[in-house]
This record gives sequence, C-alpha cells and structure tokens, in this order.
Amino acid sequence: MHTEESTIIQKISKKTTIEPNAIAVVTSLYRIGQGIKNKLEQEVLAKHKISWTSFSILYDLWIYGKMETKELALSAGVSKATISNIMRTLENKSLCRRETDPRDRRNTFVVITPKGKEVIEELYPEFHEGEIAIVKGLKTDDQKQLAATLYKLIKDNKF
Amino acid sequence: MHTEESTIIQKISKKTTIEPNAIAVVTSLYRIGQGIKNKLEQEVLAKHKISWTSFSILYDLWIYGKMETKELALSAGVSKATISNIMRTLENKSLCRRETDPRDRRNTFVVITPKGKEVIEELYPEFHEGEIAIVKGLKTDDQKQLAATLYKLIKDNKF
DNA sequence: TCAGAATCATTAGCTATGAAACGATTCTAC
DNA sequence: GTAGAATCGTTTCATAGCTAATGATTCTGA
Repeated sequence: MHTEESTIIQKISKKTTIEPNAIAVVTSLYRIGQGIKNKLEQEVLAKHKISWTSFSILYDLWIYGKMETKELALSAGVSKATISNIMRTLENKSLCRRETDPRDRRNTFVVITPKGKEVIEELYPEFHEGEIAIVKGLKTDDQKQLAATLYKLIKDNKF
Repeated sequence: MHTEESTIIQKISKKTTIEPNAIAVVTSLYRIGQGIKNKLEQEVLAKHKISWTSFSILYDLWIYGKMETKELALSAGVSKATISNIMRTLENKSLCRRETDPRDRRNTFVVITPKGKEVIEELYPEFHEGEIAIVKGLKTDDQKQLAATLYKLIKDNKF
C-alpha cells in the first residue's frame, strides 16, 4: 500500500494536507518490522520450534536471570495474558520456572533453568547472524545514524 | 529485549562476533513497526471497526479501483487465505464486490463500491494525520534521509 | 482428444494474541 | 481492626492470521 502518492494526492488533497515523507516513512517502517519478524522466525526460530515472543522472553530471562511476569510483559510488548500462556509453554518445556514471591503472593517471578540457558545460548548466535545480515547492506555510519533516528522515534512516540 | 548489550557481549562473545549496531537497528525497527500498527489501529481504525489489513486492502482498491485477489495478498503482505476471509467481511459490509474473471474463471477480481469509497475517503485523512504525528518530531531532512535508508533496507532484504 | 499437471480461491483447523472477567492477595483509610 | 480499593496472575472468549487440504478450472503434452 501507499505506493502511488500522486494518485492519492489527487484523490483527497482538496480537503487534506498530504505529507509524502510521513507516508513513506510510516509505511516502510511497518513493512520492515513485519519483514524482520517473518524472516527471523522462518530462518532461525522455526527449526527450533520456538515463537518470536517466546524467544524474546527467553532472551530477557537469559540477560536478567530472574524477572517478574509483569516486567516480561512490558519488555516483550505483549499483554499479561500472553505472558501467562507463554510461561505455561516454556515451563512445560522445562526452559524456565515460575516462583511465587513470598513477600507478596500476588507476584510471580520467573527464573531461567539450565536447560533454558542451553537453548538460548545455542539459538542466540544464529539469531544475531540474522540481525547482521539484515543491515549488512548499510554502511556503518548509516547504521549509526539510523539507530539514532529510530531511537528518537521510539522516545517521541513512547513505542 | 536487547537493551543490555554489554551483558550479552560478555555472555557469548567468546564464540560469536557481536555487532551492537545490528542489534539496535533490528530491535528498534521491529518495536516501531508494532508500535505504528497498534497506535493507528487503536486511535484511528478501532472506532470504525475496521482492521489494519482490511484498511490496507480498501486503500489499495481505492487507489487502483480493481485488483486481482492475488495482487491484494502480495500488496498487503498476507496470505491468499487471509484475503479470502477479509473479502467476505468487506463484501458483507458492501464495501467491495468480487467478480469472476470471464476469461479465466479461476481468477477473481475485486472492485470497490461507492460505499467503500465513502468509507475510505472519510477514514484516510484521519489515518494520514496519525502518520504525520508519528514523524513530526523529525526534521524534514531527517525524514527524507530515513525514508531513503528504509527504502534500501526493503530492497536489500526484499521485504 | 484427453489425462494429468498446474493454478486459482476457498474452507477447515490451528496458533497467537488481546480484552474483559475472575479469584486471590495486599494495601489503605478510617 | 476491618471494609473497600487496588493489584496481581489466570482463565475465558473472541479475533486475526497462517498452513494444509479441497474443489473448480485451465493448461499441456502426447
């Protein structure tokens, strides 16, 4: 979508201001985001039978060791309900373990297991190779500038 | 995820080359893509009870008037099955209409209806305001440079 | 000519996700 | 001390999307 700016400008410009840069940027960003997810899911995660969100959660646990479920939801950008479902799956695979907070039994901590560490340490290098491949066509300076601009977008929009 | 590069470098750098720029760019791109979808769905499309993909398809039909279902699938980045389901919904709402190709009855064309045009012409300006809001924190030159870099990413990766 | 391959759209079954409801637990104000 | 508000995680229900199977149609090669 959004490939024919001149046409669309004809269609509505009488009533509305059109900013082609906004169209190009927003459309491209969404397309690339989906492309990244699809590519890495198919090329890296699929053969290990682990979903994008599960990988993201296992990664967080690998880095931080122990997290509350609500922190995991925030970090992975999914709802508490999704975390609850994913935790059941990961726990069935013995990749992590839930523990009730003794001080406040409403809270639940999640801990990565040794088996969970094995899996993520096998998986991550391959995932990172995929990340590198995606940006390898850009010069280092362009990568840095892009990172800075994206960071500003995230901050401005609270993404 | 991917917020603690130093930690992760410690964890696997003995075996693997880490490129922080690749991590920052890929992670940010995915996060922004999801953020854009969520924001525009909630702030613009939700009150009109139309999904992101349905909007995208209606937009394409608005621009091109008449398209084959397989073209719609490619343009919207979803499967033919999804198009089939969405077409049923849009047809029930009388926003578009399916027609069998008389030359090859395996093919189906989709045409936007007058009511479909009304809906998209009411909806699009508001959607575009959302697009503008997302990038408004960036200077015009930065927007242009970003668009160019994203375009290269799309081309390199065939996204 | 015509049998099988190819190419469509559609359907069925599945997974992932979110919103809302729910029960358990803790906090707060009096 | 205690009733009500707030905050958890979980469950339930609904929706979006995909893969694989299906049926209809057209093409192809002998």
